[in-house]
Amino acid sequence: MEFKNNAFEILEERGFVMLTSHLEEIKKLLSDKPITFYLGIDPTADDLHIGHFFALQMFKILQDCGHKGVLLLGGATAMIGDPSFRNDMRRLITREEVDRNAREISGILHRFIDVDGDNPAIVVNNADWIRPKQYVDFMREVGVHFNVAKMLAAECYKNRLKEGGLTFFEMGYMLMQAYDFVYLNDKYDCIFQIGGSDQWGNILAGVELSRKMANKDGKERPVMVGMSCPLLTKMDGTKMGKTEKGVLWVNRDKTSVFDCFQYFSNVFDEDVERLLRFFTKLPIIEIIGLCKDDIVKAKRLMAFEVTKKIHGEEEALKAQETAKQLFSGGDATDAPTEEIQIENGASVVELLAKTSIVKSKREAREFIEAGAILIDNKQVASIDETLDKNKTEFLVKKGKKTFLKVIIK
RNA sequence: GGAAGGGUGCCCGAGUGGCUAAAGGGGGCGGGCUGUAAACCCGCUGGCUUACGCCUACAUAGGUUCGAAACCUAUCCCUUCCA
Repeated sequence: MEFKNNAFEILEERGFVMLTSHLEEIKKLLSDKPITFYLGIDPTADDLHIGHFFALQMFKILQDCGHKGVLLLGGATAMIGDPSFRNDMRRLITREEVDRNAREISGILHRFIDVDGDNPAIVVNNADWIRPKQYVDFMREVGVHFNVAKMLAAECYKNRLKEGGLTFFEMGYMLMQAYDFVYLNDKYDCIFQIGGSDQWGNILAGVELSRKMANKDGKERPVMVGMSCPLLTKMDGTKMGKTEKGVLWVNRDKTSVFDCFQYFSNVFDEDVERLLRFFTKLPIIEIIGLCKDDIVKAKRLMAFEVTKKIHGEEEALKAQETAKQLFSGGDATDAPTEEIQIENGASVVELLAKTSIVKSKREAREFIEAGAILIDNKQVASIDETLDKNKTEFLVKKGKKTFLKVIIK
């Protein structure tokens, strides 16, 4: 792969650079020659959410410039759970769960970063080197370099300290992540760590640890550096990626392509420009122009491009077409569909209750009374209304944005 | 280890024997206006039920009482002060 020396400029103009441990050093390292960098993801779930996807963009940009990427799955760290910026302790997950999650995640990584080809990412799991570590050895080697007073002063633990304290167990998290960086340096000559801004404390801990721990041959370590990207937030400051159904996942069986497309079609106007910067390769000037000229069009383009990046072009096109048809009052072959069994000529309430868009008959009535239910584009006027006996397929609309094609078996 | 205060619904927070499925706010959902956006206005917001109603819920477990989120006892957790 051809080396490109402008990785830092790209990251900067696309808005990925938030904090750096050594700004000048990083610029120099990234423009001199290919280096090895790493990004860590804790397998706390069997899927990636949009925040991971965002961090992986950064990974891909570096990779495309010819730098060598190490993707670390935190099979050890996930067993503790990062306490950074949390109010409470994370629910503990079992070793089996963590291992299964790690397998699932490594199976979908290829959609976002290169894992084959001429500059493939190295996928590693810190369970391999941290789980076998002996406690006393670890404390002597790594723990000795950590100052508790300094750790407690860190912004990322403030919530925990305010809300009732931090367990010793969780404080071990930072030691482990810091050690990962040093370990990856010994093994792969990794000298650059990237991550979300919530990871900044842990990234810095690794940078500092690298200065304190001699390398495996007793030689001095090269300068190791870190950088964080902003968190993917909306203009009101809240995190992006929460949908009506829960977290916005990247896997289509957890969050459908249509829902993904819809999510991005409905973001605030103010967020469109940033999202275009993050997730497309369009020149910045063009992006700014687009948003200024026609924000609605820019938003549509962005929703399509992001969906394409997550699910591929074919699926994104389908979702786009489906949305277009549904919102213009038509039917759509690819609309979200559910098959149910119901008596001929049953009431609308019964039909709704059998689908996933309402939870119970009571709720179905509530929606009908609020005028929120349309069947085949006709508003359901009363809770006593029954279905057309001659049809086996209905297009149900709940509210302005929820569509469901119901087929009666 | 001691003392005082506290734990209420998704979140914040009022409530100190019946009028409490629990004020008020936030969030969420639905309606109107728009552009499938925001802002704004209106409605809904523990679950099930056509309905009468039933079930579950004010940290946990017991108790007092016709009746408890509220009173008592024990347990757990948190906050502040002292050690």
